[in-house]
Amino acid sequence: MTGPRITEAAERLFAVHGYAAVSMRQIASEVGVQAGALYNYTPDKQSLLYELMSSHLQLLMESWLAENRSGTPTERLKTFTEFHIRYHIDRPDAVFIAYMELRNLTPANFAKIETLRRAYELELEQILRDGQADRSFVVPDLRVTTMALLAMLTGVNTWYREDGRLSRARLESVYWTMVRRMVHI
Amino acid sequence: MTGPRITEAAERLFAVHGYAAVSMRQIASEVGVQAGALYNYTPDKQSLLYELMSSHLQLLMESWLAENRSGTPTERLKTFTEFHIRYHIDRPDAVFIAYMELRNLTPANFAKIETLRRAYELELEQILRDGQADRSFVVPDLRVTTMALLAMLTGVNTWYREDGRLSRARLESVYWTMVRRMVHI
DNA sequence: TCTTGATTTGAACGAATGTTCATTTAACCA
DNA sequence: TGGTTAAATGAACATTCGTTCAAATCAAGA
Repeated sequence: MTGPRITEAAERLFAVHGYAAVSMRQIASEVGVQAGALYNYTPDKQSLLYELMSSHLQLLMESWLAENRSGTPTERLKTFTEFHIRYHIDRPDAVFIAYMELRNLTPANFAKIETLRRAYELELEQILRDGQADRSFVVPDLRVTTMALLAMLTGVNTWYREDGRLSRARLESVYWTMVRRMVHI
Repeated sequence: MTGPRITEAAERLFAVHGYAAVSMRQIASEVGVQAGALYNYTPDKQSLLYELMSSHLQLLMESWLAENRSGTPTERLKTFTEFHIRYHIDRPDAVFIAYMELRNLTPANFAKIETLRRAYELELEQILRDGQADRSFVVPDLRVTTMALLAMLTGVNTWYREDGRLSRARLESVYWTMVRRMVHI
């Protein structure tokens, strides 16, 4: 019962203050427990970070694979764009941590996380590649375009606020317009 | 003589390990001095971070204002794109810190940094606004496009390596192609 | 060589860190 | 109710942290 609450507290605190700046005592206090009790649920602080990032990336990939990924490259790119935006504004803390705390992973954990991240990246890259092959897309450089698209889409998290000016549907539409233009002449 | 070397060591270490994970003793050791000696050059660790971010953003803005900022909106956007890419791949550590360590600033310092960052953002937004006004550009949402462009351009730092496949000139060209398409129908 | 002024050292400070563990408390079934 | 197991406490541990400061060292001009 307390396990998930620890994860949630760690996620929130890591997102706000950063992994290195958050103490086990702060996490415990957020859960309403003493620091020692946390160690019934996690072997150490590092595992808390790794589990957050790992489960985030796994859920991201599972959710993507559950989308309708059929159709023309253009349709698939639209699906990816809308999925990515939607997923990211729904889980801002997990996304933020996955971007900001890579350097606080142990080398072994970093390697595992990188593998997951790279697999997701390749999903987009493959769509672009297929679109290049059938001439739906014309991009100046496949790899750079992949990275540029991901940076652009993920960047939504740095400024989007749920109670802001734009609805989620409008946001997806705005981003799709920009993505679509980027890959066509 | 030691002042700049402290700044350089702090910049490198903060970029690699993060502000919170770097100790004054590590910085001192990098400079070849004991921790106490640092305090002849900085009042505290926080000032070290603030000065790094502040001088980076001020140099960024000064450098931009020194560019040729005349011409049509399209020409100005091209100048901005190439300048931004060039500046960012030349100073990866300063850029990285300015993005990652915002939350480790005191509230007062954060406010000052935000003002600088916002001023730079507005330079791009103004170019887009002018292009919208004279119908050079058609964008679905001015503010979102500004943020999306900045995220896309700044993202270059997460993957670009000086000894990589692409030259700086080629990189500027690839990014300009993508930016140009994004703001035209 | 002596003096003055600026730097650096190295020890010390109080506080905070992640983690452990014997002991206490709580939960639950017989 | 009594007995068993699981969970939480709270103190303790060895380190490390940012920062201070008297004392030692250094640089340079008289």
